Amino acid sequence: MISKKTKYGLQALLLLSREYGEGPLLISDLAERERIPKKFLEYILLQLKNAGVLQSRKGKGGGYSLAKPPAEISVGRAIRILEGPLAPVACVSETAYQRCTECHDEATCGIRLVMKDVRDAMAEILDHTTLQDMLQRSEDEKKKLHGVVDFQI
Amino acid sequence: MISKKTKYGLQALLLLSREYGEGPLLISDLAERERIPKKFLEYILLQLKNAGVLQSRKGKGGGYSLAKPPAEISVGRAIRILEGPLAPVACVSETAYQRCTECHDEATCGIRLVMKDVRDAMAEILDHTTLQDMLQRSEDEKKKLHGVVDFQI
DNA sequence: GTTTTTGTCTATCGATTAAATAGACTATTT
DNA sequence: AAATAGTCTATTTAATCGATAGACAAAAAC
Repeated sequence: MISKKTKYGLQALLLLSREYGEGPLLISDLAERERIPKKFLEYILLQLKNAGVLQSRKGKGGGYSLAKPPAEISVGRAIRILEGPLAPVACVSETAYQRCTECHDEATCGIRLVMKDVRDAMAEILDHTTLQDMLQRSEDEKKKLHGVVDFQI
Repeated sequence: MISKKTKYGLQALLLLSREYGEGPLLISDLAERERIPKKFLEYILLQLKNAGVLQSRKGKGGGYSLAKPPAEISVGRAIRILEGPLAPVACVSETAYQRCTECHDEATCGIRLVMKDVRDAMAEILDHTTLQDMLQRSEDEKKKLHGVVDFQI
């Protein structure tokens, strides 16, 4: 289960993607529109900025915006920043590997071999899905669900 | 990341699978062989028993054993008992669904659509991998790594 | 039928993390 | 200078994780 922090972060990124190119958004606007505690969101956006995913400007007309187009930011990237490694166990993480202290022989540990498959399956999806893809899927679903309307005269 | 509890539980299940059919194992033996704090392991095994995965006998000659053959217990089952739902967000869980309180429209939420794919990919692996499979993969890997030895005269 | 063995149950503890909040500070614009 | 808006540090509260203690219950052995 991902934390609220990560979920809030993804919600904010999605909104910033939707309005990409239309100038920065205020933290307070983002907080209100996504119903996220403002102070908590500040802290989340700051992390994303320090990781290079967002950029900010102070003063009037300031706020946050994506540092790169939505098609160039993967969901996996955002999750790793906010939540940590994707891997279910540290000994199969590509980005935060740590030797296993519990098992007898890491190379032949059955748990590790299965968890490696799980990690790879997750990474395959999350590293190849961008913010734009996620937005697109949402739009496609909206069309599909309310599609009937489009065919009415 | 899975908790130590889940990892300990899987280690214990793997050992019980390896010795399936040879009578029950003592908690204290399991704890010592897998280097797990005994009291913590008691609590883990009890949960697995209450969920029907393990069976136990008290008194001399007692201990824990699998309630079913290792080929009939999936890794996903064990993880759900010890760790909770596989799904990254509750609104895509098959076994512990909860309506999303944060997003505006669950049906078209982009985060949810992507996380559903992740959940399905994880479940595909974990629900189709049994304790026996996990054991087998470990054995195969041992043979592969130390295989050279087998070909020596 | 008492003793020994071994699992069961309840409670608790300390440490860490999650979620949220407060307030002073700094940069930018007007 | 004043207003705006992000930045940084600290703190709080509650929940969860990992682990431990001890009384209790059932089964077997003597």
